[in-house]
Amino acid sequence: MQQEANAIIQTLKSKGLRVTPQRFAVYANLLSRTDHPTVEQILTDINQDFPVSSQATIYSSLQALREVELVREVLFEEGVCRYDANVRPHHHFYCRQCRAIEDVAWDTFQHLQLENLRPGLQVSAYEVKVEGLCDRCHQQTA
Amino acid sequence: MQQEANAIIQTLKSKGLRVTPQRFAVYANLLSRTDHPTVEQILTDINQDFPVSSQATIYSSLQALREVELVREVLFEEGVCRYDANVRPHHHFYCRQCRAIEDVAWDTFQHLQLENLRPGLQVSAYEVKVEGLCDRCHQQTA
DNA sequence: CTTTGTGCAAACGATTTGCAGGATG
DNA sequence: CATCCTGCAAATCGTTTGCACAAAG
Repeated sequence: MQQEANAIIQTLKSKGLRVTPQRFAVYANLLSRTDHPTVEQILTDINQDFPVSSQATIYSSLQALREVELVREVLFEEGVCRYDANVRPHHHFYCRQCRAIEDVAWDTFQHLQLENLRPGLQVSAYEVKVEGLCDRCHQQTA
Repeated sequence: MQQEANAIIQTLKSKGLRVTPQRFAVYANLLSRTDHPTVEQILTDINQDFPVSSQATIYSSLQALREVELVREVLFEEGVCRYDANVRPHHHFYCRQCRAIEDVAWDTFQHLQLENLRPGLQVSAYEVKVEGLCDRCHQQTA
């Protein structure tokens, strides 16, 4: 635990970010979960025991974390932005029922033939977005 | 032209939608372009010569069109939703500079191995999202 | 101490909604 | 002529911003 906390602090510092309790809490929270929470979910979670941060500060912390590429946003449904502290390349699966978003390992799919794209397009990033029902929701439906 | 108009009217009717000038205009507009416009862009475009529809009606037309699966929404940037009348499976390319979204043919990539996903996930749809610079923007930067 | 972050509340912008009048089938 | 759509304006909701105070390095 203490180890992890130090590691997080070092990561933030190494990116040139000032370490504040709010930023620490936001980043630690994102690292500890895999469900790609919304701002509101992060807010509720880190303030559960005692107040740590306000909503506006979470937005600003997330913006800072995104600028140094420790955090990414993920879009699946209109209107809400969700966040991910896994910044290595990977794909996503979205459950239409429970709205969970889970990571899909990069090597799940074989190499995509980007060279088949029309000439002239310069690719910076790509990912496969998969939608459907997760095991839990699928069983309930059946 | 008249042919196309009739075809559009038939399509709307066949989906059980009432044909109104507003719905017709929205759907015809989406069919005529490949740039995946926002609501505001559709509004401006169809009202260019004389007023055809209000903003609220465009939202409601789009919702009706989505419910019968004649139109899809496409998300690339947070905050705005964009629309696509191409409902056959395909992928997308997003230019980070000019924000154009263009369709990428389904057979650009070889069959994706969905069976490599973790067991239990039931897939309804998937697509590859590619981001980068389009040819025009790439040349300007270089 | 200088710089940057925080928190509140107000501002914003995209989307939704309620409702009265109007058009569609 | 019953049903559903349109348009307006107000409401909503996620996100952003301005600013005074506080904390970090």
